[in-house]
Amino acid sequence: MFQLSKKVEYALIAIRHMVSGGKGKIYTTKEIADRYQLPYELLAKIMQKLSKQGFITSYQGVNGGYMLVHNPAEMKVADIIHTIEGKPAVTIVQCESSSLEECSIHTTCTIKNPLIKLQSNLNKVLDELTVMEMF
Amino acid sequence: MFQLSKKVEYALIAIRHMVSGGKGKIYTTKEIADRYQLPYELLAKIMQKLSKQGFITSYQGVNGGYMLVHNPAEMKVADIIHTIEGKPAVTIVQCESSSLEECSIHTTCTIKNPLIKLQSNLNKVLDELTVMEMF
DNA sequence: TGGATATACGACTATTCCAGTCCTATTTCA
DNA sequence: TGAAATAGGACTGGAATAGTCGTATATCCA
Repeated sequence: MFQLSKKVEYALIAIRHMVSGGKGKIYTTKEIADRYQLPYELLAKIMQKLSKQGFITSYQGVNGGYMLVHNPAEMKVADIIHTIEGKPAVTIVQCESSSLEECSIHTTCTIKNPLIKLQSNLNKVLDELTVMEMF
Repeated sequence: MFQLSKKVEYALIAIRHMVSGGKGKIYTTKEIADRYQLPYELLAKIMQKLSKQGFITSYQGVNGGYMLVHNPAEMKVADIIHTIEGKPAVTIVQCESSSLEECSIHTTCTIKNPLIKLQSNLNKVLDELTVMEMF
């Protein structure tokens, strides 16, 4: 139920790798995929997303790769999840996401409002965890 | 990523319904399914699981149904999830579950240990939430 | 005692999501 | 100009989820 997807795992592994190697260094996707035996194409897409979102900067062409932008303490795991998954890390109730109309049982659903508190509690835990803590 | 399954949603709706109606009353699956427009057969299986686990007691035959056993404050949402899903609510890292051998990248995986703490934090949040809080 | 109503439960189907792959384009350097 | 890198869309296979179907069993009561 509450489990990280492979994509997020790979993203965390990659970022952690880049952090541990120093901030000014450029890393290629291939290098990281080889090092941790991750599927190259999948990792490539993950790196693209991280880059688009500004966690890392990309350099194309020969000798290109990715470079870390932020300090570990500035990268929240919640934001990384959001970036990779394309939606907030925690959306506890399925009908929560959007307008009430989209939930077929919204008129009779009794659990939505009470669970909002759970959602915010989970969010708090994820917001407090930065890449810094992963060492 | 962190979202309740339909089954768990239905379980919570059903339990909340039974709580709000009083403890000594018997409710049928059909009654609850109709009230909240939930698929009957699916809800039936959920009720069976809740019954097997002792959250509710079942009465077969005519005039049968289910009756609440515990007080709202005694029912942890985490336990309900575990019952319905058949596994702990939080298993944050996929390779975490069992012996290290089963994780293909365990020798190089750098994120597992740091995330154990996240797991316990999430567990704490879920353990503190009882059905009582859902009102 | 038989029919109606309820739970019990296994098997099956459909759909959605996830992980991974494939292919092509673009950028950059030497 | 060719090699090495990112960029990104399209596709596939498999697993998990949601939902359905069929049958057995228990119980009540007319």
